[in-house]
Amino acid sequence: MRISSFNINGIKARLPRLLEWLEETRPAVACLQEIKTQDEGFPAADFEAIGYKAIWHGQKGFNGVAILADGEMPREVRRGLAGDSGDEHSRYLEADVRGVRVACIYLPNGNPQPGPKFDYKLRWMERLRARMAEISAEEVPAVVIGDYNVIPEDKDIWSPKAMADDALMQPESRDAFARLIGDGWTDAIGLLNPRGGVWTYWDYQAGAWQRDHGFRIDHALLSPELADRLVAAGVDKTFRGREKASDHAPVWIEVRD
DNA sequence: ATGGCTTTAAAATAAAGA
Repeated sequence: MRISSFNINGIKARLPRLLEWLEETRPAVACLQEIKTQDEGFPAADFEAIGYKAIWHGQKGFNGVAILADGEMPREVRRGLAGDSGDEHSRYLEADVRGVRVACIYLPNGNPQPGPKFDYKLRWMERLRARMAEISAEEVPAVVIGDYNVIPEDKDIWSPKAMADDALMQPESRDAFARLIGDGWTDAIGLLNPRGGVWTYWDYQAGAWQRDHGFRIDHALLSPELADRLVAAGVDKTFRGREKASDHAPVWIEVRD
């Protein structure tokens, strides 16, 4: 059973790329981030036409997440994180599919730092940690997958110096990510690539893709119950090189049924 | 170099991303 995640950077601009990725890799579950559309603009019929049913949480202009499942409707468990009633951003959607709890996240970028956006990122990470602790307590097979906007270690970026002042690799961001691992969650792609050098994002600017100037910010964190079933994990890197590509590549895990 | 792209929203620029 393959569970994938793709920050698509605009579902309207990316729909042909997205449909061909689904048909070529055929994940059982596909989590999307940055759909950048209001709920009314979500192209559910296009996914239905190739056999996927979906739930989504949109927003005008930016953010927005969705969960697609092959041949069945994801059973929604949560939308949004508790802990901040004033938070209007669409960044969290959680559902059950085929006996697996799947949480699709688009963690705040946090730039510029320091500042209110960075404060929001760190608060959001604490709210996420609280929800993940609740899921842990349920002792179910679970994956929290998506765009974490955190570069976990220096080996996860082509040049630590180039992004030294960026919110994605500040000690506070890294510590918050490390706390999730400390709570018992397994970074599947990191675990299977211990030497690093694996990227999931390449900037549109300055020829970053052509120079392979990337970093790893899309992650899949597995509960112990699902980590026991992990077979493989990786990045669909070639999709970053296609015409009209997102700046992220899709990531995936393969788990035993 | 607070940017060298790209998307969305909306009518020319502005916000946001990472």
